[in-house]
Amino acid sequence: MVAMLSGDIPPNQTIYINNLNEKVKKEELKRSLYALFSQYGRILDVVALKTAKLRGQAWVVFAEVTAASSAVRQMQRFPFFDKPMRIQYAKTKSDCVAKADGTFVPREKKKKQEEKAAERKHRTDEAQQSASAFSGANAQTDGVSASQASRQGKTGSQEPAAAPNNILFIQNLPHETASMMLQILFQQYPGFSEVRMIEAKPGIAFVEFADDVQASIAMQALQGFKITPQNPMAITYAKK
DNA sequence: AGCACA
Repeated sequence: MVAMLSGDIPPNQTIYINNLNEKVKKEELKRSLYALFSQYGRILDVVALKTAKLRGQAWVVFAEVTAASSAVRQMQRFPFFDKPMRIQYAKTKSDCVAKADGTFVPREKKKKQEEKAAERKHRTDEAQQSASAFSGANAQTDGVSASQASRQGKTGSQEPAAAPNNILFIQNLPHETASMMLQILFQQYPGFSEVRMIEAKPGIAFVEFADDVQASIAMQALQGFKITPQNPMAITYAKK
């Protein structure tokens, strides 16, 4: 009999992740999960709570089950904030999916302290609302990878392009971007060596690879990648 | 280890 590494949970468009680093703050955790997993398809929601029962765990809700399947397979044990992620399918349907389904029924857990204000007929695009509830939105069409997502990011520089080399220069980052988040994105590509950011210059970073070929592969993969909807990464080679 | 929707 073959051991089922990911348990016997049937495929679900939501993945359940544990063994997450509990020291990471909730908002950074959600943003990083969003950025990391949006390469597999459109994400409808990311849920993470820091209660005693739920810290170290998160749910990422994809628009498509196929995206969730790729994520379960390919990101298994991915080193995320220094800990290997454990990924399974979620056991139950996410609320944001049920809401889009029309099958959502509020749970009875909380007493009647709920105002009926929530009865308001929200527009049916709850998915979009939850996606923008946190500050990341690589609003890609399904099946389109991050690498193919909007390349229209302008560098705004009239400098001649630097010759290909092993150091990438990243511009147009949201000012709150943490270097660990960039490391998580770039370390997926072979030859990754380090991220450097300069306190006095928010919005830019340098990412070093072992050689220029490996740098160029990462550049092409992440060119235009949106950490937030307003921030498609503009990647060029660093001036040496 | 721990499967929620603050």
